[in-house]
Amino acid sequence: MPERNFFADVYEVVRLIPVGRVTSYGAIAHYLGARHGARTVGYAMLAAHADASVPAHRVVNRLGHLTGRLHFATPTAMQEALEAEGVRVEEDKVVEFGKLFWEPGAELG
DNA sequence: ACCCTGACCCAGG
DNA sequence: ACCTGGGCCAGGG
Repeated sequence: MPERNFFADVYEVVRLIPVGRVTSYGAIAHYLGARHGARTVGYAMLAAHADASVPAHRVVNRLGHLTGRLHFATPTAMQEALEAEGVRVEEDKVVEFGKLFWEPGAELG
């Protein structure tokens, strides 16, 4: 099988985030291995702009802040995508982030 | 093959 | 509460 790079692994994890839930760059980095920094996950998300199969709007920073919103088609697209799934956003921040937070791998079985 | 750039996070002073 | 430094991958010119 093809050799997988870190970006591909990140995309795979992001695709597993349930609708209406969110996770953070750092959580994904930690799940894939402590040797990778959260920043690298940010790089991966930036490069994912072309891949519509990756629900990038479900990835926010450790505080629940919509750090990547300016990289979407419009400045409000990320918030709109989240609200369409029932996730409330106020001041560019996910409301009840702690409750909606999805730990990568924790609910896989 | 070098140089640049870019959605983060933690520890320490 | 503020700032600083260290870790870190992949694509394009």
